[in-house]
Amino acid sequence: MMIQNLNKIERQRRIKEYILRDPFLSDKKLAELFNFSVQTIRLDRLEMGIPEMRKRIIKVAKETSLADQVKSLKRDEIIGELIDIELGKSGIAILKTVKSMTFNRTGIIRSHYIFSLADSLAISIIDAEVALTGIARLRYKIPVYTGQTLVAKARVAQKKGNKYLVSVHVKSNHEEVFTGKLVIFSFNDNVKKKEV
Amino acid sequence: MMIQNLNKIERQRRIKEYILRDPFLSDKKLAELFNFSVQTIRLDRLEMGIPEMRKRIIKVAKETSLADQVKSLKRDEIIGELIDIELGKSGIAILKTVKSMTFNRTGIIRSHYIFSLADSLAISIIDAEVALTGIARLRYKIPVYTGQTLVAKARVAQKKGNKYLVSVHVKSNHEEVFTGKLVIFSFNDNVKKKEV
DNA sequence: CTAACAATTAATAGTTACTAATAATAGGTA
DNA sequence: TACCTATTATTAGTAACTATTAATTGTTAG
Repeated sequence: MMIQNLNKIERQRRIKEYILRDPFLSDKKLAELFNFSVQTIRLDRLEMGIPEMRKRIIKVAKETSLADQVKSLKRDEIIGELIDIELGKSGIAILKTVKSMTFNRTGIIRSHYIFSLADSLAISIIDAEVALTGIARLRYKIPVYTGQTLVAKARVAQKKGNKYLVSVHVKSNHEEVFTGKLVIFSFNDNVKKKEV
Repeated sequence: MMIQNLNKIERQRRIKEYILRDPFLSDKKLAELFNFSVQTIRLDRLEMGIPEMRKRIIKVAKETSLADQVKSLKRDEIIGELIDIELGKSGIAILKTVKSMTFNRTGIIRSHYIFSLADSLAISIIDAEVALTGIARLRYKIPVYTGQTLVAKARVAQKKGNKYLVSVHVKSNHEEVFTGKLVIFSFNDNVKKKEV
């Protein structure tokens, strides 16, 4: 009896694991997998309080419908869209701001989204395998609200060896909302060798 | 017959719409909604090649299981996890870096993720309704690679009226990878009145 | 006017994946 | 031996279907 009990507990633990990994498993399939009768599987599910397959699927489906809205932006949506670029010289990128970029109540776009736009653009225009931001000076001039479209212009102001000074200006409706000066270092595929 | 045909086409169009908006609608519920028999709804579905409710739910569930992996980070993952905070004074946040935060080949974390961590933390510790970053000076000291866990510490270094100077230090394995000085302005719910 | 046709509804049998309840069986234990 | 646990089987009932055949209603063309 002790031995059987152990087997039972172990089986239930594994059933739970299996279902967690694949909620689409029916009792029949589980019964085949574990070589026990469907009834035993059902009893196990009941004892563990695991709902039937159809309800599990519905749960997954509903979660993801919701998650879709909550979950945040794709990379492109964070860093904006490159619309013009002259490697080593200048570039322009656009970012349409959306609600999920804001502070909850105010509707003001969080500063790091604007930085992401500026920084990504600055790095994009560097003509090298790898470009890393070293130093940055940022100035947020006026708040940006949801729905506003941001236009970022970046220009290489100076270059000394592998050190670039890039200035970025972000405007919304021809009004400057942000400026930044970034020092960016370029490398040609040697940095990545560093230990992880 | 022409009139019925129109009705039929129109009904099918609407059924399609309803199902698209809510894949959890059974034939029975649709029948009640449209005041037609279940059989009619079934015929409509067949003619339009729309699968039964259970299969639609499975499809949604599977899509989302996949999307879960592909779709990018939750907001929390971008800004890290707040683990300690003393309002108006200091705070600590942690960010586990993952592959999707890197430049494709190098495995180096993109700078704006580190800024996001620092900036969000700095704003979090300001004791006010609304806090906006005004000026920032950032220094990226050594590259961060996927998998490294970042610990950010922020401290209010100075306060003059609604103007805060916050310094943030980000470390990985006790090694400083980033420092930043942020000037943040606090407001008490008057900024949000600005026109959108 | 009626046969034909479309649209709709009804009826029937079968499927999957269950719930819920009861009963039967095997094996160990006190 | 009587009891208990674990397992399996059986039966009745459910939701949400598929697939098929048949009946009903209304219109319309010849």
